[in-house]
Amino acid sequence: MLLSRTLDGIMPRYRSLFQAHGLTDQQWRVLRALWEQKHLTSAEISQMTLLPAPSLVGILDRLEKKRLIGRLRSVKDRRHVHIIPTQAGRDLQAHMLPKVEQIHDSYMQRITPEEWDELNRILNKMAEPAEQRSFA
Amino acid sequence: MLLSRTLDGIMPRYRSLFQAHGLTDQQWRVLRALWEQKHLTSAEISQMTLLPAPSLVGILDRLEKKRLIGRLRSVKDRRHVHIIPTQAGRDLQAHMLPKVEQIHDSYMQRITPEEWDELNRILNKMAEPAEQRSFA
DNA sequence: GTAAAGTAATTAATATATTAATCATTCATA
DNA sequence: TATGAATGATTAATATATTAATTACTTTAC
Repeated sequence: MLLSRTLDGIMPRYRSLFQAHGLTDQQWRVLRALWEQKHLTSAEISQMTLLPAPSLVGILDRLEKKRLIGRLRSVKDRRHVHIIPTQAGRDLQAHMLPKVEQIHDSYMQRITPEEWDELNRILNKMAEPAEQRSFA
Repeated sequence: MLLSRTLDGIMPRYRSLFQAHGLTDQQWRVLRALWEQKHLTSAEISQMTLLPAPSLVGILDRLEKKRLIGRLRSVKDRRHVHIIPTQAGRDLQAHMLPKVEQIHDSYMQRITPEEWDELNRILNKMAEPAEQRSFA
């Protein structure tokens, strides 16, 4: 509940930026993942963005329809599909990235670096898979 | 991302319990909200559970179809709909609540009470609405 | 008392999440 | 090398989220 509430508090600011550019959160995450890489497979994007593969299909469909990415089936292994940003996609990335980071920074300024580390530590502690304990 | 990953790490254990009883996360949250109260309106449930009102309609539909809750339109103000757990709903609540709390406790044991307070403090600090700062 | 403004629940349209199943392709191995 | 196991992407079915619009009903202001 606490985590959901925090996300609900944080996301709207990002979302309004994304919407201003006709994107959803998830669509941006995909585009963002392609920032550093020239191309990625669906599975790689899924891992990087935490978006489930079946959801990704539709997300990529819509990005493709907006001419922001292209799909290219690999020749070496025809099961793979490479996702490649179009020029328009790259332009949008370049335009949005600083604004997204600006929002990110404004949130990071609310807490100290020590608090950030502490936050990471505690949350990882909670989420890490349960060790095989003796009573299990 | 950090928050999402934590949620992804934590939710599965709850979810498998809910699924074992034929419920979704959200459906349980509604049922859980009705634990302390005999009846609530849709709006009240929405506030307590953080479920958006339009989503709630379908969630309540499905809970009603499973005969776990009933809808009762208020006589005093016929815009309100009171949600009331059925006997089967109460039984399910009573059956599941201890199990849910058991999972909750197992997560709370991973961190100290101090860490929990710290977590609350930091997350609230991040999520709290931006104060009107001078440069705004 | 009536029209206008407000409120609670709902519907509609679109985008995702979740789980299981499918389809095509590749790999491993007898 | 044919065949069954594994893999990557996709489809299918159901449940939610999000935003805007609608409906029914109340309250307010005149």
